[in-house]
Amino acid sequence: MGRSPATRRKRDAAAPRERVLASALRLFTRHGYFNTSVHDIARHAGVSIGSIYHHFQDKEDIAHALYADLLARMVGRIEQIRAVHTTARDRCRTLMVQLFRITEEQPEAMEFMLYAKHREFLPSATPVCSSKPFAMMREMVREGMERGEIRSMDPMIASTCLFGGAMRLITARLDGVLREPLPAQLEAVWECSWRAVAV
Amino acid sequence: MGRSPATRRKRDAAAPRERVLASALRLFTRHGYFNTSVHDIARHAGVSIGSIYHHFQDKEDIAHALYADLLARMVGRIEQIRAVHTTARDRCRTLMVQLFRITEEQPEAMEFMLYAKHREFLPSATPVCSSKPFAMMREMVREGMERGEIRSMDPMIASTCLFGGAMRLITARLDGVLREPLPAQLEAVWECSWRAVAV
DNA sequence: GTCTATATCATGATAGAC
DNA sequence: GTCTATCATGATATAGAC
Repeated sequence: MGRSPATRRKRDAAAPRERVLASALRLFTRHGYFNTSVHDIARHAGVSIGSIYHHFQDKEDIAHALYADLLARMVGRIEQIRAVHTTARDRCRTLMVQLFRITEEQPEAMEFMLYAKHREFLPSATPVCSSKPFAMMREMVREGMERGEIRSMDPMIASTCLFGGAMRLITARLDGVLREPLPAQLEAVWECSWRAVAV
Repeated sequence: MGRSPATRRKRDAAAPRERVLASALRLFTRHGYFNTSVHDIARHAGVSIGSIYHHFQDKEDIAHALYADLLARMVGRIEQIRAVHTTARDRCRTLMVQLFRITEEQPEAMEFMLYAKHREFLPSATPVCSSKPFAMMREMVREGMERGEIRSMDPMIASTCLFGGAMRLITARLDGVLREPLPAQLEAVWECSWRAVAV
């Protein structure tokens, strides 16, 4: 019986595809997409150029797969939050908590999702702001208006104002401008954010 | 008597240096820094490669000069606002008005200043968030706290929350996600933003 | 499926005439 | 100061053995 992917993963730490994506995430965020060559990725991942081009169509395809993976994981998290919490306040606050935590624990993932100029190297990609996670955030806010928790206004404006402060703080943290970890700032930020849109 | 720069500017529309910077701004924001070659800039500006390398040290130097010019112009605007208005509320509101207007009238300038990943091609550049304009915004907010207009908290948090919504909306507009011009949204955004931090 | 070796091409930057 | 012509480098992507 041949080695299944699962068996292989146990032996070699990870399948080539995953190793490549992990290396790409690190190198793209550290040095930028255009400052990272496919050779760099191959070396860092410990695989050959040939293997990379067997698993991926081209360099752009690596970035695309990475982006899709990260967004899908984010969508899963938001669905989870929707399932557990019922009020818009609880949902949005929990999301902010998680965004802050992810920024601390997986800054590279956050940076690539949020802060990369995808249009420069992913012509096909939708801008982040109109991606699914952001659409789900807007939907949460819209429901909050129907429930009477949030003032009535354009949901786009409301969700931007509700999460804008947190988002800018996340980019500041990723830029190294903020020294303290984000979770320590949560109460202050949430207080401001909720005041902005609450009835 | 030889042609002075001023005379020349009148004849040829603009000096080579300015033509290059204008072309670079357009091409960098349209296609990205790394998707724009020096040849592209030369062609677009109607000057030769040799001329570009006479006026600028290298490609990075073009981006650097552009960035410095735009930031300096922005600093001038903020100083002007500080001179004309006295309360934090008036100052911040006027700044938001201007940010929205600049986004509509000079979207490329706004995009390059705010939304470009400068660290990818300007290793020496400070992150935008810690650049002078942002520092001046924080200072405005801090003074607002002393005057009792703004709740007492970390000025970094306050200014991020106050301008975060507007900033995110600007990036959404630059991404083409927002169809309506920003000034039409001003009242709604300002209402949210000021509530976030006001006493 | 993985590897090495290589083809092809575009780019940043320079040389040197005018 | 401006130009044309050219160099040198390093990138993406492919070919083909194993």
